[in-house]
Amino acid sequence: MTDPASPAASDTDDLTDRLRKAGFRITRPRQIILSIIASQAGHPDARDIFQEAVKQDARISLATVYRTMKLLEDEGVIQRHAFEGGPARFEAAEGDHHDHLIDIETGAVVEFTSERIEALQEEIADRLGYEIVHHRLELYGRRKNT
Amino acid sequence: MTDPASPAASDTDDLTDRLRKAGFRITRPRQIILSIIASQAGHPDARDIFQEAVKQDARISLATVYRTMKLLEDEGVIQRHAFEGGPARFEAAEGDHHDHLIDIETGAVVEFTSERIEALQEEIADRLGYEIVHHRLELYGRRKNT
DNA sequence: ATGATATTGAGAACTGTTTGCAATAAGGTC
DNA sequence: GACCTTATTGCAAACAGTTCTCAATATCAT
Repeated sequence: MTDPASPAASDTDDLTDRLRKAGFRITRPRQIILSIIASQAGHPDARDIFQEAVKQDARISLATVYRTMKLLEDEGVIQRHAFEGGPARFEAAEGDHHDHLIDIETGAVVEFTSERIEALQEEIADRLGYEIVHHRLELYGRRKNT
Repeated sequence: MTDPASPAASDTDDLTDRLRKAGFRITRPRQIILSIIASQAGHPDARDIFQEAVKQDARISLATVYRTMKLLEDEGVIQRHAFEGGPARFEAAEGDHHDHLIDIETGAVVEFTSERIEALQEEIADRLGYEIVHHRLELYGRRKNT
């Protein structure tokens, strides 16, 4: 079973293996949803994913999308973001942590990282007697007319 | 009108004047809600405020609480926070900006400020070609057993 | 006191999400 | 491949938080 030398057919195949090993059944809805979040670049919400999924199998339900997102979140496959005034949006968890800048005009999301901010957060929490479990840094702004 | 020397009778009275001058009617529900957010220390949600209000006037409705919170937010009297997985929570806007650390066990909110983080945020947004309209920094953590 | 109209209360409507349940279908076993 | 156990699905109803509709009421200028 453990065959690290074999070239991964695709990320999606890796994922299905991982999920199967975790005891989950790889159902048709799940395959479809996995392929969607693998291809989809941005930060789609449940409805976006549902609409894509329906194209591939008309009988998939929104409830299944939500259930699958929950499962994938628990498994660390995706991350859920609750930006202001809107539905939760999802993003493939590709290792690296990052924060978000949301364009308040278009809803577009720009990702960024800052070691220094991270460090300062730790410092602050520490000073207050807390250890950070997770955090959320969102900048809401509009594009400058340069 | 501008009379900075006169001792303010109370914050609430100042506020009602301000709102009246802005063209709003100072109704009983509004008076009650104002007094609640003036006294209430923490970060109550709409239901908390509603429950307090009902004690003073049993016929106040939750809808009115929501409407009033919206009004007060628009007027800059309060700030609305949407912490993870829960209803919006409100806080009197007392000038100074601050961020929040939320105790994931108790829901308690600790406020903090960091000039340095603020500065870094500006720097990042600037580099990305954006100007920050507002932002949100929330640390979710648990108390350290010192 | 009176009138114009902003505001209210009550409940329906709405959005986003979760859940109960019977029907379906994975995937291990023979 | 057929069979069986049980995880998973689809559907609809339930749910939480919030907003809206609309007739009734109350505020404030006159």
